[in-house]
Amino acid sequence: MEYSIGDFSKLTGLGIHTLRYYEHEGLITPERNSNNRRCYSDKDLTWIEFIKRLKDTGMPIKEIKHYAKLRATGNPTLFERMEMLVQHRQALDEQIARLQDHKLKLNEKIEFYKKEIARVNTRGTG
Amino acid sequence: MEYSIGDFSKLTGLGIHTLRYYEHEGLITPERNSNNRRCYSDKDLTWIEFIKRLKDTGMPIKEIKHYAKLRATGNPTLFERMEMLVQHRQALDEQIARLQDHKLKLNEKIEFYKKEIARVNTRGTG
DNA sequence: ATACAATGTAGAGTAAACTCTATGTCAAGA
DNA sequence: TCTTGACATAGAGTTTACTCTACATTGTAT
Repeated sequence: MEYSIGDFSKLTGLGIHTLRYYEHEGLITPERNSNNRRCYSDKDLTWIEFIKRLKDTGMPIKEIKHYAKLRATGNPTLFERMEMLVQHRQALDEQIARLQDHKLKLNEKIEFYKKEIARVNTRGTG
Repeated sequence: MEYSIGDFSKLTGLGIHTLRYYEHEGLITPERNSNNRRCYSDKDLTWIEFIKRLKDTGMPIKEIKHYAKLRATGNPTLFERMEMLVQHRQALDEQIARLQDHKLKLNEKIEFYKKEIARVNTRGTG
């Protein structure tokens, strides 16, 4: 299937402006039809979904751009791309560990509030 | 203990400019000495460490500011503060779940690269 | 034929969270 | 006394990632 920028925007949940911005930044390079309109493919869809994951895991546009450039070069960059992803996985693991620690502390804090609220509600009322 | 802004900066890992910015935004309000210098306390330290957790879990400054305001009001806002944290815990749970899903996909991608690299290295060499 | 909606480009504007600069004060050491 | 270093304020500048505006072009329904 091929998609206009409007359709692709709905499909991906990214705004039309954002898609053009991503193209400007070299993250994605859709085909063009005879009228110079962008034609996004299913391959573009898979690719943009992956970009969304990278973004959501905290990879900055600059780095995604570098990855995209390697990707466009083809096979000779397979290893370097894998290395990037391995490094990113490491960062992701650390991020998850940090968040889980934050969650513990947040739970403690909430427990503290529960007790404190109970205490305050009791004091002076009995 | 009391700390100058310089010491507090080293203690927290936040830049001096950032500390002043946080104060300007109402996140923290250290005492002042006779010379108008900021005097951070251990309570400020505990508080800023919590702020750092909120930030690291994606809470925007605006929201932290709101929390700080409630905190400054004291007991009457205990419940509202707890509610905020409960909501934030929910968001955090979702964030962790998303990241874990991303991690799975990233692992698949890395596996794919491993195989692809092996394939490319084999082809034409034997 | 014409109006309208979607698309194109180029470039300006926005929001968040810092980060830095200019300028001034003040206590302490050489 | 002079200088140095840490601190003060006010406000400008930076970075990232969009998001929007202005204006031109084109395919389609009336």
